[in-house]
Amino acid sequence: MQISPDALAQVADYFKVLSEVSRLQVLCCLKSGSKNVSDIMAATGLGQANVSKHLKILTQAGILSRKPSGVSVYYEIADPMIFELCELVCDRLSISLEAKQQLLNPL
Amino acid sequence: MQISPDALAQVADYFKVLSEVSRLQVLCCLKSGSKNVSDIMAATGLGQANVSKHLKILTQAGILSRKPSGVSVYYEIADPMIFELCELVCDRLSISLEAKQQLLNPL
DNA sequence: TGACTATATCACTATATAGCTATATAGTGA
DNA sequence: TCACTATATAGCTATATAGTGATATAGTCA
Repeated sequence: MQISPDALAQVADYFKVLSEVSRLQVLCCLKSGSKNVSDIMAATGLGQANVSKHLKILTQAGILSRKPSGVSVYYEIADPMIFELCELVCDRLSISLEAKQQLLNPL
Repeated sequence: MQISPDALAQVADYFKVLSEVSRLQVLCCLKSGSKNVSDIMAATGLGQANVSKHLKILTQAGILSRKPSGVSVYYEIADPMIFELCELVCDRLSISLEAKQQLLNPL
């Protein structure tokens, strides 16, 4: 093993942050720009406590930044690299989907 | 929401496959080439049943390919794109680590 | 065929966490 | 100060899954 399990654990933790639908929903709705918690709740349909928890996780991972403004708190994408990650995965998923369709076509 | 939760679920599932240290260990030890299950067990230190389960998950995700050969089964990376993903994450992690060190330095 | 080895699967336990409700905290205006 | 709203946190339940030991399956050679 050339790479230590500790280093891999950090990578795994990062992927884990991105492995929940609710958090991807939050990221998608922030792609167009900064929003406060209420906006995010409305856009995603998630409960308030739940959104707050996910925002904390995303912020601690360095993916979002947190900007209190008066009584509300605005969140925005701090690391647009995540969209590169998502696009790579999306491309791969659509390619494998096409391959499956190719297999089904002759039937 | 422009992107359906179903589509996001597929992306989330893909990231989930990559969010476990044991599976990343398997991928790392296959980076240098095809190996059978026993080799992978030896390289990672994981138990046989556990390795087998992880190999199944990685194969079903389209990340590994499975090639039986006699009494043993060889697995290899089917989708090198995953290493691009890992490198993007690693770069980001090392950047944020440097930032933390910058904060600690003055103290 | 039977003995042996390699891999896969089953059944189980322990752990992690998403989502919920209730509560706490913080900012704003009367 | 108090009342009100926005956000965060605590405590809980239900679910998912990593890891393990036992067992099943499959290939090989005597």
